[in-house]
Amino acid sequence: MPSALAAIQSQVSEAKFSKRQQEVLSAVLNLIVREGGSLTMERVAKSASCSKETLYKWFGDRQGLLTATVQWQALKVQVSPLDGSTLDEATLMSTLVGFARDWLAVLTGDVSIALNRMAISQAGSASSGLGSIVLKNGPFAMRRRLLPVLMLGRNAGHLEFKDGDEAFSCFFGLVVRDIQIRVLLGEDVSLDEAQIVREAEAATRQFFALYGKKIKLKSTK
Amino acid sequence: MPSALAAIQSQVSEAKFSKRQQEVLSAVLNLIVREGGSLTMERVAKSASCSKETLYKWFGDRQGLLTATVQWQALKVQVSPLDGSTLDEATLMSTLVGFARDWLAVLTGDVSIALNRMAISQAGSASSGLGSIVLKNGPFAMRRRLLPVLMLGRNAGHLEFKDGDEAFSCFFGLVVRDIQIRVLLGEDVSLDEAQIVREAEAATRQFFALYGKKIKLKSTK
DNA sequence: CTGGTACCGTACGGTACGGTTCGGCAACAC
DNA sequence: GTGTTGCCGAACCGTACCGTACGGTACCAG
Repeated sequence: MPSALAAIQSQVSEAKFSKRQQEVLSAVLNLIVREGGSLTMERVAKSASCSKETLYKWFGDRQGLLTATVQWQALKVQVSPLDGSTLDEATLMSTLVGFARDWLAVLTGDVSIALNRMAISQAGSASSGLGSIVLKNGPFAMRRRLLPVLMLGRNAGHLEFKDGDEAFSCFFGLVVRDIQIRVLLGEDVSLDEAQIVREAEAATRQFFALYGKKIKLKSTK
Repeated sequence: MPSALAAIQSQVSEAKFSKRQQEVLSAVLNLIVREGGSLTMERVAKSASCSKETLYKWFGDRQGLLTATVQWQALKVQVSPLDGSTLDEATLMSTLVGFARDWLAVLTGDVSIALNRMAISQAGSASSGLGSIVLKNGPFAMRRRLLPVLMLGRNAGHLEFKDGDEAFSCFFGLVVRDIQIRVLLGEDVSLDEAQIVREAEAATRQFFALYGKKIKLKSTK
């Protein structure tokens, strides 16, 4: 994670934002996490030690600053797609558990909560595109990463399903349950690492119970 | 629904808010649904044909007006708990399907979306209690209504689970999946009545596959 | 008729914030 | 030296909005 991810990050995002600009965006992100939606340009300028004029010159707009921040954060989170062309049942399961674990950790993290809150509060009025960005890097990204895995699992004969989207959707539900809506609404759902792992394993087990190849039932039927 | 619900509604909420006040709250709710979070006292006054002074006299505060609106809406949604002391498997299933159907219909409804957005956007800063109200009338209310049903189902021998909360949580996930977060983020998830019914039935079927009494597996093992 | 109460409509004060402008300063070009 | 550029800090402007206050009206009590 340390070098590879950092390499991707710098290579991709440096093309889009200069070093100094990234410092500003980082300050914005910290402010969003700490103070929630009440984010003023003046406080951003103060916190990043830059002038408001520069903010407007670089990002054009308050909205532009926010979307830039969200996009920049999205870049940092991007992960390389897995490669395996064949996978046995054990690695399939552990892959799914890994997905679930990462996802739960992200969901309950400060940054995700703050950004989702901001995007949701803007999704109502002024179709800001900010919601769609979070959407694209939230559920949609998970689906884009997970679907190939599920397909490989089906091709390898470990999974059975007609519709991949439906299978993904089910896995999502089993993992996330009501956790995300509760943290977004302000409940203090404190999950330590051990609990997250347990939840992830339970969800994966249930998913296999639903979509794993059912050898036993065929014999009884 | 028409007479019984209206009776409960008037009897409960009339004790808390006068007729005129409820008109005002209804106007507030309409504004929230239509215009999202950008809700000013002046527009409320204009829309409800009342003076701002009256608003402040009645509700004290902008925050007070919002919480009163949310509470009032919560009262309208309250449903009588089911009574059945014994239930066969068919009615258990249809009860669960009914729950799922209602829940999906509510989740994708304008009012729920608007109120959840508002509560979430306030949950970050200024612990307004508004989030906890929505929480109490959202996931928690569903759990409070559903847990007894699950317990009855277990007592009757149709379901098997250790932890009721965990079973509920799983049912929630199977029903809601990623739908709620997507609509909150602004995606247009249009579900007609038929689709909702299909989703509800599929989720219930999956729930029974996970927590229904497994007679077959015991024989094979 | 007089006083009181409850309410509407509107105008006002205060403040917060988005966005613009200006002075100053450092670095670099020539 | 004299521009020119890029940025910071701060002052400034217009506007939106919360909360309050005041005048006016309808209704009821005595």
